[in-house]
Amino acid sequence: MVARRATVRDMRRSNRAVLLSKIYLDGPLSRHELTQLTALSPASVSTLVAEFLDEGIVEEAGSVESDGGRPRVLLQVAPTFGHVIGVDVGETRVTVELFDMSMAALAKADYPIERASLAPQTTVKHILDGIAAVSAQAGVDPGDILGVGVAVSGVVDSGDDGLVHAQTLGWDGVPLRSMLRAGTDIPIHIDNGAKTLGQAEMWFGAGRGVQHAVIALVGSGVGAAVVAGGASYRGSRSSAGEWGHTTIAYGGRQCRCGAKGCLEAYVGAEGILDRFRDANSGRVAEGIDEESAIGAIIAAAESSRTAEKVLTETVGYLGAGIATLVNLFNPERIVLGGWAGLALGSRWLPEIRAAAGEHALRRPFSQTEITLCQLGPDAVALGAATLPVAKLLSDGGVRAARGDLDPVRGPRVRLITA
Amino acid sequence: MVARRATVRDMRRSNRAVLLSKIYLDGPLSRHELTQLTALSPASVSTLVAEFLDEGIVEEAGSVESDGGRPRVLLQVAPTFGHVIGVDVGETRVTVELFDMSMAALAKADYPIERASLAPQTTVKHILDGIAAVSAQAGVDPGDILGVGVAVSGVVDSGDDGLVHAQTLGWDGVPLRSMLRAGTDIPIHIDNGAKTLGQAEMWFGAGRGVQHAVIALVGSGVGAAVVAGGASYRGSRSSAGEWGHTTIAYGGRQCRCGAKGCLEAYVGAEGILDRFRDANSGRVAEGIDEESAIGAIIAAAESSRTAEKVLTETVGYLGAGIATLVNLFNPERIVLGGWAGLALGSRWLPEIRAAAGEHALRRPFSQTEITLCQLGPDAVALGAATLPVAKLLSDGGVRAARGDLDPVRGPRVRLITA
DNA sequence: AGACTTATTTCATACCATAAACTCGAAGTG
DNA sequence: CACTTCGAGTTTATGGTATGAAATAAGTCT
Repeated sequence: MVARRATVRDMRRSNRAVLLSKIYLDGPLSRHELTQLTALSPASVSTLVAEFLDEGIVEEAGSVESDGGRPRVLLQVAPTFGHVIGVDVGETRVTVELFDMSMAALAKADYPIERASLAPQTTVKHILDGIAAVSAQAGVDPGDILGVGVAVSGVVDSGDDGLVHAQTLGWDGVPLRSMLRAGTDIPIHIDNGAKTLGQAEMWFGAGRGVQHAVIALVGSGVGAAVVAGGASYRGSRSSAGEWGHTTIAYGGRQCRCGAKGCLEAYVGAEGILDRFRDANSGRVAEGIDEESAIGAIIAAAESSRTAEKVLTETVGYLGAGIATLVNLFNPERIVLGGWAGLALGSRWLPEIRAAAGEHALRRPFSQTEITLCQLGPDAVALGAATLPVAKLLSDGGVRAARGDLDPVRGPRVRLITA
Repeated sequence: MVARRATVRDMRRSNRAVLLSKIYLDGPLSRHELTQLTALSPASVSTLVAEFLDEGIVEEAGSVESDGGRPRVLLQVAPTFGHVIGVDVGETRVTVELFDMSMAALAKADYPIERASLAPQTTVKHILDGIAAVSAQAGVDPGDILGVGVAVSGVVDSGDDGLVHAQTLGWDGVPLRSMLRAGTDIPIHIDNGAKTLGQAEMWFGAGRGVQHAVIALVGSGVGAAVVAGGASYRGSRSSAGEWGHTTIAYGGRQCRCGAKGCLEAYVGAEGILDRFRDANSGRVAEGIDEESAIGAIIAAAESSRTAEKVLTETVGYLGAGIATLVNLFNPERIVLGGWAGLALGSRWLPEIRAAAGEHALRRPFSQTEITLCQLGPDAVALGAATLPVAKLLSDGGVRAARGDLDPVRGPRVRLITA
């Protein structure tokens, strides 16, 4: 319904993209298997693979013995075809990490940040320094870097400036992409941290093999990455999936967003601590960070009735929140993550499932698995690094142009040589 | 990422679909305008339009005077190219309606139904009788009917049998499509009634011109039709958009679905009446249907503090429910409908907007319009009738084969003649 | 009547996926 | 060891496709 017009070149790019994605995500595969998986003819697979080999993006990876026929030659995306960088702009640090095409981490740089001094300029400097540092550290020519993916904890407009709106950082409309472009000509991709983590789980973690999933993240904040039909669901302005501020208890606890009764006010770390404080006559472990405090409450669940009660309630609220996702998005799988989500989930997953089942409609609930994230919170940078890879795959393996803005629209200018 | 392989024929079909959809949805348009709107070259537009004219699916519709050049010839989809039938299987009646391609209603048949006797067989008989009746009534050759769209109030599996699961009808896995196919060879399309109503609003009502929208329906039940990127969002098993049973008040009122605190238990017609009963010491108008009862409460809002209080609360809950849609789906527009939704909305839309604003995140809320449905509840059959039209458009104007199952997969068999 | 303007069509061209025929590399077979 | 069989991959001829450039159509304006 929204399909764009297609030219004969689009067809080529599209088929290259299909083929390359299969090789990357499900490889190593033989040409023969590829014909079956992509529905392309053997002739086309042969031609396209020959192009890929020629360009160096795909390489042979051994072969499979046959029982009486020519052996199959396996193909994979060449890990050394290029490198990508993933950046995680967190609230306490900027992490920059360099990967090869197989997403093996080759170098890492960390820039701790003074709370409340996360000026955009400082962040940009850290990112640019980090790019230089990890490139040097791994001995990679910057010209060999396909792209940089940046994950921020806020909403990222899809426009050209890469406008970032991040309440927790105090950013409102920071043109992060433009700012970075002034310091490097490597293509920049920016996205929300929850979405990049979701992307990482989809490719390499608990989301593998599924087309519709919601990665539900519970930490200090509460958010979700929605994947529909294999692609990130962004809504009209890329802010879809703001799960934490759905109303779960009308007229209930005050949330930091200003509203009352948000899910985050109940199952976010602060919400849990607040409720524990309320239930425990104001007494709560002081002087330690949120993560340790939550850990302490969880540890106390065996012995303390108060802790147990608060966490049981938390499980209930979380289940109801998950039920909302099930009812509205009808995913095949819900992947629970975030540090608090994992802490709760690794101990009470069956109870969370049961609570979700009580609040969700039977049919969609029975069609939804609920599992835990597999990659841990460091995967934000990994997920960010998948952004340039995803771009490369969807472009059919054609490197993005350097320095420039997005590719020229309209007819391509043809150079006339002699 | 999920793109299928493409052949040159796919390209043709895709471009035909793009062009035909534009002509249908935004026509009449000239060839020249079409080249700009579709990004196709003038040459291609010319060729494809010539094909359409030849096939009779598109016709000329006058021309536009020029100020000094050749006048543009306007094109539109020929209203008489074919006919479509829309069926609304409601809880009290089966409505069958016949339209031409311009969605002008040409004939209608109604089959009232005894409550609680909605056996699938009876329904099928009503539908088949209705098809015959409206065809005869309008003097349309059944062979000239492109397809029948059927709207049911339940979940419809996307599989080949058209399995319908409708709790309110007591249907669990009724193979409606297979059953209908035994009685007619006209292609059958089945979908959920909320989704067909949403489709009607998107094409002809309050959803025009928007790519991301949620049509929020409040009646006896509460549901939503989600449109993302111009297409219906279905989730993995077509049950996405079950808005009515999202938890809005944890631990709150008992809902007929079995859970507690569902939105439907507060803003659904029954929920409103129950809450009014509770607030009014058990007194409520008896012996009249739900719709009149709600109307009576709304009428009493001016004079009765109880009615006013209940409805103000309703507006609050509804706003919170809408906020959940805004936060999770980030649509451009929310269209409020359903008989109760319209009754509330036509009187308290500003208050509903305000309540939604209190519960939604500022940014996505500011990017979302909230409006009312324009078509009324009869549009369910109209929306159902758009299903075969949508199929025709996405196939680029190639009629679906009669009688058979879905088109053969794999290589087409070629007949060898002489 | 001629100049000009804008819409549409025609035609030569480049590009594409594909079927069918063919080659390649191994295991079996007498 | 020749020869067959089998399955994987490649080459080639072909028909289908959109497109740019040039031509044509159909008006207005002076």
